[in-house]
Amino acid sequence: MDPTPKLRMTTQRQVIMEELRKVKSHPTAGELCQMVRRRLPRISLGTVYRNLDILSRSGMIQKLDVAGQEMRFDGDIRDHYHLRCLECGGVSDVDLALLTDIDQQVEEASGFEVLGHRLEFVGRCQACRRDKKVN
Amino acid sequence: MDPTPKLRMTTQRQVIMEELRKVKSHPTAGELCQMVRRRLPRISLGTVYRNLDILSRSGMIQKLDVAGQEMRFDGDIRDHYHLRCLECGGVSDVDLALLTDIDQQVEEASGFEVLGHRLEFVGRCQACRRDKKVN
DNA sequence: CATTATTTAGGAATCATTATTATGGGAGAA
DNA sequence: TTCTCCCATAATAATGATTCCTAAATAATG
Repeated sequence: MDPTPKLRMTTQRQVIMEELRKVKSHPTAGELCQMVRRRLPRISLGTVYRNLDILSRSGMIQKLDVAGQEMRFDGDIRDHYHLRCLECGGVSDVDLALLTDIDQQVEEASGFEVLGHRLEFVGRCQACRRDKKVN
Repeated sequence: MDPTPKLRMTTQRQVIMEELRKVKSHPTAGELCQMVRRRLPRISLGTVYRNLDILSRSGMIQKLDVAGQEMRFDGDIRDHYHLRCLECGGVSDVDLALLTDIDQQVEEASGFEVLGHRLEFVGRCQACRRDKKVN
């Protein structure tokens, strides 16, 4: 019932959130752990995982279940789409208006109760296009 | 260069493809292994994984990198979208026309070279809606 | 058939993630 | 302040999906 029952703001939790919000990349738990360790050298990877989970559950950050094998995290909680570069593996934001009517459309066509959708693009980022080799 | 350089068709490979094409579900490697074992009881899970990879690379089946922790496979190689039921975890096909212009749209807006997109819906399937409890 | 390269079964290894457990620190009561 | 109590942490073990490894089996080819 209580939206934020007991969210003790520990140093670790604070720093994790700060570091995540600093960057526009969408780091994995491991990457973020490295970033946080510059300020808290003794932090455990398990602590990072647990706090990322808590923070995303409470709506303060976003957990991105993008394609690939590793979960990624986003300090920007606004709903938006992403683009993955196949070459460098990076994940960037896409400035595209949200598709608002397809959920309704699919719901009517399929008989499913559609709660949302996930759209992501794959391609090559500008940096990787620049140093294009013959491959 | 050669589109199908040397694709030896072994019994295992044949059966894996047949069993996958039989079903409309989108089984995981483990599930498919169980199915295949009804005909080839001694098949190894590693063999299933390797052949699913080979078959998808050669374009004979589709590897679905849908959200969640397990890879899923589709015998239908036509490009189409999917819907995941949050309750039972099943993955179904969605009968929705492909979004053809957004790739171009995103490419122009972002400067990325957009090669494609992945769209999937989340919701509750008809079966799970039927036995709706108060939860 | 005999040769040769590929494939298989089985198990070990890997990688991301989650669970476990003993320890430590903070908030509130006495 | 000092004592509890509870939650958080660090470190590590455990899990689960996937990949890798190796000797033995098997398909293609002549």
